[in-house]
Amino acid sequence: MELTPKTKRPKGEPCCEPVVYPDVEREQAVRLAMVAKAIGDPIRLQLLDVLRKHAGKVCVCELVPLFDVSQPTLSHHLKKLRDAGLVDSERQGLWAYYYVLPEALAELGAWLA
Amino acid sequence: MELTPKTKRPKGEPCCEPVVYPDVEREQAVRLAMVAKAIGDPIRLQLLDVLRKHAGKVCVCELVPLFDVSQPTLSHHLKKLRDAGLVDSERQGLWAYYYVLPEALAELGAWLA
DNA sequence: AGCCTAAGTTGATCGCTGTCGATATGGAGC
DNA sequence: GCTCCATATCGACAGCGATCAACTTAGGCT
Repeated sequence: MELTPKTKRPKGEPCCEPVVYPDVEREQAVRLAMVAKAIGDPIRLQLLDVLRKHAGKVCVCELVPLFDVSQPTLSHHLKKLRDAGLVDSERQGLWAYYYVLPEALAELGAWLA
Repeated sequence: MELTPKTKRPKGEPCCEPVVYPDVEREQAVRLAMVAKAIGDPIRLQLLDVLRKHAGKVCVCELVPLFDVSQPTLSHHLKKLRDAGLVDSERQGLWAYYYVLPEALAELGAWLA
């Protein structure tokens, strides 16, 4: 995957002044992109929106009727959000309650600002 | 794609109070998710980071050596960013200069905050 | 003209993702 | 025990996405 070293620019007239090398961001970029990818679906974004606005734990049985997808599909989206560290869940008897973990969202928000 | 109406909840003991229906957000969620998906790749996120920090137009020939991908791949990423409305480009002779359009980023940032 | 060089496009590959139906898990209640 | 019900998981499918090599486009230069 090495880049071909075409950086010779022989004649003169460089196209622009050199850009700072963003190596400090490599690790952080992977984490931030993971979070952004998790938000990069309309259903998951709305799920986060509902969970955030409710500001408490929300039962899955209340989330499923809000979207035009099957229950397994919604469960899949919730798992994606949990794998990205954006939400967590808690079981109480038959029902499962989801809630937002604001940390990862805050980190992405900080980068955006 | 209709959801099976399993919302009968026959016995009693509702799992939680009903959640507000987020229909106002449907259209906006699609747009925001599109933006988030565009940021949801480490290379594109770093591209945006470099372009933002430079605060001016940056030549592609300066961007290519920063990443361990081929030039066509970087061109593909830049196209994705442009299609999402996050950047725009401008040709000057042989070179192409990219710059950030801060609007879409700001909208996502506003939603996060 | 002819060559070089920067950037974009094409075509192919391969892995990931969203979706569903079907099935499994596991608690509640009879 | 057995039966319902809520959620998760599995298997399969279609579509998208990241990547490369190869090629094309188009501007500068001699």
